[in-house]
Order: sequence, then C-alpha cells, then structure tokens
Amino acid sequence: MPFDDIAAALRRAGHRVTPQRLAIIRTVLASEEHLTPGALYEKVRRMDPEIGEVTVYRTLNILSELGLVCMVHTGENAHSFVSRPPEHHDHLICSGCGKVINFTGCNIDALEKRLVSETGFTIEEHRLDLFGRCHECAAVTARG
Amino acid sequence: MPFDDIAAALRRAGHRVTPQRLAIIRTVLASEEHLTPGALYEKVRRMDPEIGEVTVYRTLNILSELGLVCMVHTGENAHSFVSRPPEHHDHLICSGCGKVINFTGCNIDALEKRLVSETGFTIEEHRLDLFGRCHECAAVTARG
DNA sequence: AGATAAATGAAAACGTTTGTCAATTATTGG
DNA sequence: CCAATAATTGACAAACGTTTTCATTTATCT
Ligand SMILES: [Zn+2]
Ligand SMILES: [Zn+2]
Ligand SMILES: [Zn+2]
Ligand SMILES: [Zn+2]
Repeated sequence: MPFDDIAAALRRAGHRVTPQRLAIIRTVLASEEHLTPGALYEKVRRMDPEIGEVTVYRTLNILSELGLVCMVHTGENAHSFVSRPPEHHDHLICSGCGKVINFTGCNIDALEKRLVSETGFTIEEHRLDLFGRCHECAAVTARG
Repeated sequence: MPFDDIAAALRRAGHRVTPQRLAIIRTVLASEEHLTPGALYEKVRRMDPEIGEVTVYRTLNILSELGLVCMVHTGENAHSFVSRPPEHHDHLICSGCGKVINFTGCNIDALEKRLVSETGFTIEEHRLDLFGRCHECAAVTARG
C-alpha cells in the first residue's frame, strides 16, 4: 500500500496526520522484514530522535485496526508489524537449515467458505506455514 | 493424547516426571478450552496449592516443544495452550475476543504435493491459523 | 539408602503493552 | 492568518507476561 494512500486513509478515518505518524509509516514501508514495536521504535528514532516509544505503539495499533499494516503473530513474546504486501503469500520452512521459501497460490478459498458457513466467522486473513526439509537437509538426515 | 502417553514421552525425552508436571498435564487434558499459562496456573492451584507459576511456564514450554500440547498464537498478548487432539486440526481465531475454534479437514494435500514437486522439500507438518471475527465481534464492529 | 543432576519456588530482572496527564499541535472555521 | 478546539504527544508509571537466578528440594539411578 503506497504512502499517500495510508496517510489519506488515516485522515479519512478521523485521525490526524502528524509528523510522528508519517515517520512511522515511512519506516514500516521501508522495511522488508517484520518488526516489533520496540525494533521499529529504534529505527524511527533515526528519523525523529524525539519520538516516544508509546507513540509507536499507539500508531501501530491504529494502522493495524484500519488494515493499513499487517500484524503478525510470530510465536515470540511480541507482535510484529509489516507493510501489507502486494500479493498474499505463505511460507515453506526448512527445519534443518532454516531456509524460507515464499509461495503463492495457497488456494484455501473453499476451506474459508466452508468455515464461514459453519461458524459464522468473518475471515480476514490467514497464516500458513509448512515445515519440512529441503533437498540438501533431507539428504543429510537419510545418511545420518 | 492420553495422560500416560504424555508422561511416558516426557520420561523418554530425558525429563523427570514430577507431581507438579502431572498436575499440569491433568489440568490441560481436563480443559476443553485454550488456556494461557496464567489461567492454567489458577486452575492447577486447586489441585496443588503450593505450585509455583514459574513451573507452569517451564512445563508448558517443554510439553509444547515435545509436541505433547498445542500452542496457539491468538493475537492476544499471551499464548494459549490446549491438549493435542488425536487427529490433526487447525485454528480459527477471533481477533476481537480471542476465541479459538478448532477445525479439521484443512485438506492441503494437493498443495503439499505441488510444493514437493516444485521445491524438492520433504514436508512434515504445517500450521494453519485463520484470523477473523466471530459473529458477536463482527456485530460490534459494524455498529461502531 | 546414597549419589547426582534435574526440578522447584521465591524473588527479581526483563521486555511488552497500557493508563494518566500536562503540554503541545493539527485541524477547522471565521 | 489567527484563534478555538480537541486530538495527539511524550514522560512517567503501572500492569502484564515471561525468563533468569539461585538456594533448596526431589526424582531417578546404582
Ligand atoms: Zn535445509
Ligand atoms: Zn495463504
Ligand atoms: Zn469474537
Ligand atoms: Zn491442517
């Protein structure tokens, strides 16, 4: 999602567009990786050394509630946030070497439809991680 | 997973089988819902009032690493744990109230086959979490 | 039963997240 | 542009969730 669209959506939702919020949005957009509020705070400080950590938390909550950034539950003790990617993808992770392969086309629409009708939930997103062993690591295991 | 199997697996992995751990396992097995370590601690205390909260944390980490219980990332600020049912299941999680619904039949075999042939990976397991809003929480959002 | 290393529980350290509040500031409208 | 207004900010502290530390206890093995 482009910078200007995020700022416009913020204003449209009745929030003010402050320099601090713009700095936070820029920093999220500039980073490819998922960042915790704390890590993001450290990065934003380089742009705006006076910014408070609390402002980062508050802004991320707003952006995430408006669907302007993506909140990821990693299993660590803190949430992570990342700019909303252009297209949806999931992960294939090697338990041996840690290699991560992104793939598209998870194709779970039928499953989502089934669950919507069975549970009454509104489904917004999902996270699918497949764990296994890459070719190299599988070979090592077989030998050992 | 039955009580005795969990205890045996614990011992097989080189861990000791203590009364505290048995109480924690019993409590997890007795509860249908996902519980945070804190909530679980309150329940276990009724069986063993002298148990320490730290022991609950440590035990849950061990059980979860050994795959004997299921750790759920709900989007709340704490993880939840639940007994692992005999058959594979995935999670549908409400971003509003944290409610978790288990479902079976994720049916991703075709996807796994495709990825195996495309990447050469051997796939061992997966984690699929769907996030959305339950009927009650969706109503609140629409009203607000 | 005795030796040994793992496990326990209390307290404290640590990181994350939220609440409070006076001071600042983006926005609105004249 | 200026003044009025209400949202936002940042410092501080409080509330959580989780891990570390360490002396004491205890499960396990011989
Ligand atoms: Zn590998
Ligand atoms: Zn997907
Ligand atoms: Zn709900
Ligand atoms: Zn599944």
